[in-house]
Amino acid sequence: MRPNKRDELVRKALQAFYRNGFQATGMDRLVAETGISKTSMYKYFRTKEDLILAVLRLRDEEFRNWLYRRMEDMAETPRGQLIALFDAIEEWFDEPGYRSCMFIKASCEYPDTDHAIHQQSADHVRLLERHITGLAEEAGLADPAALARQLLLLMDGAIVTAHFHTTENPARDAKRAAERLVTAHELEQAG
Amino acid sequence: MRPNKRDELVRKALQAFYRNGFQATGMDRLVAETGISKTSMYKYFRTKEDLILAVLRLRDEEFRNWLYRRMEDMAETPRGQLIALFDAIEEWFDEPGYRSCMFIKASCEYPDTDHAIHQQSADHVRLLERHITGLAEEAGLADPAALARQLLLLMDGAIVTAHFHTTENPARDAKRAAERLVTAHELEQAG
DNA sequence: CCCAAAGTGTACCGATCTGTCCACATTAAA
DNA sequence: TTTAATGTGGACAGATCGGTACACTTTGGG
Repeated sequence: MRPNKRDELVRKALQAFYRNGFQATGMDRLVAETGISKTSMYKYFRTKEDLILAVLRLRDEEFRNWLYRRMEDMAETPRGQLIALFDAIEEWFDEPGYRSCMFIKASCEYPDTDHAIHQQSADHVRLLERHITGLAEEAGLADPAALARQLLLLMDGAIVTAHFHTTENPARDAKRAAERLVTAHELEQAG
Repeated sequence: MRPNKRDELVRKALQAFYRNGFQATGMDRLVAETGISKTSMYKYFRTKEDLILAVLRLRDEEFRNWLYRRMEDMAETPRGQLIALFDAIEEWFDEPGYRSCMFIKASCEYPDTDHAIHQQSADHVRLLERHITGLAEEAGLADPAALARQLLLLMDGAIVTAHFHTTENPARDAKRAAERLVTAHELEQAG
C-alpha cells in the first residue's frame, strides 16, 4: 500500500469536495476525477465519511500552515500579525476558485453538532482561536481571549460575505474593524 | 387549488430543509413529513429547486420581519436598534432548534454563485445590509455604509460560530465589538 | 342522479447513491 | 518457472434520488 496513491486521493478529493460540496460529490465522480478505482478508495477508507474526515484533516493542516506563515511573513510583531490576518484572507478571497471555508461548508452540510464531521470542523475553529488568542496575549492586549473571539467573528463574517459576493471587499472592511478593536484593547491596557 | 395546502407544504419543507439540509432532504421524505402527496407537490412546484426558492422567499420574509420588529421592540433610537440587532440574534441562537442561517447554508450547498438559489440567498443579505445601512444613516453615524457592512460581518460571524458551538456566547462578543464600532463612528461624526 | 373537472395517492421510471464482489495484473520469493 | 500475496478496476447490489403516469376520489352544476 503505497501512501502516494492515498495522499493523491485525499488531495484530489479535497478539490472536488471544495468545489462542488460533500453530498453533491459522489464516489463515482471521484473515481472519474482522480483515476483511482473505487476498490482502492474503499481499501484506504472504510466509508465516504472517513474519506471526508481525512480530507478535513489535510485541509486543516495546510490551511493553518499557510495562514500562520503568511501572517508571519507580513508582520513581525504579534499585533501586526493580528491585523495581517485580514490581509492574508483578502489574498485567499482573491484566488480564482475561492468558495468559502471548507469547515463552514462542512458544518452546513452536516448540521448535527454530534456528527463527527461537524465536530472535526469545530476543532479547526478552536485551533484557530487558540492561535489568535496567543498572539493577542503576546501583544499584551487587554482581554486577549475576548479580542480573539471578536476578530474571529470578523474573519468568519468576511469569509461568508466574500462567498455571497454581495460587497466589494469584505476583507478590507473586516481589517478596518479589526484595527479599531485592537486599538481599543490597547487603550484599555494602557489605562 | 387551495393555497392553504401549498403554504403548508412550503412551511413544513422549510423546517425539514432547515433541520437536515437541502440535498439531504429528499422529496420522498417531504412526502412522509408533510403528509402531502408527491403529485400535489409537483403540481405546485415544477422542480425541487422551485420549491427551495419558494422556501427561501418565505424564510426571507419571515426572518427579516421578525428581526426588524424585534430590534424595534428592544430600542427606540436607530443607534439603539443597531446594537439591539445582537440581542435579537442572541435570542435566535438560544432557540432549541437553532442550526445557523438558512441562506448561508444554501450558499454552501449551492456554491456556484450563478445558481439561482445562491443568488436569491445573496439577495437576502443585500436586503439586510440595506436596512442596517438605513439605520446607520438615521443615527447620523459616519460612513454608514461601511459601518453597516462591518456590523453584518459580526452578525454573520456570530451566526456560524453559534452553529459551531465553539464559544459560549458569540452574540455577546459581537455586541461588544459592535458597540465599539458604533462608538468609533460617533466620534468621527463629532470630530 | 349524471357528468365534467380538479385534486389526490400509489406505483413506477431511469439515474445515481454508497458500498461489495470477483476476476485479473503485478510482484517477489522459492 | 511456480506460487503466494498484494493491489487493481469494472461490474454489480440494494437503496434512494428527482420526477412522471395513471387510476381513483371528491366536488359542484344541471
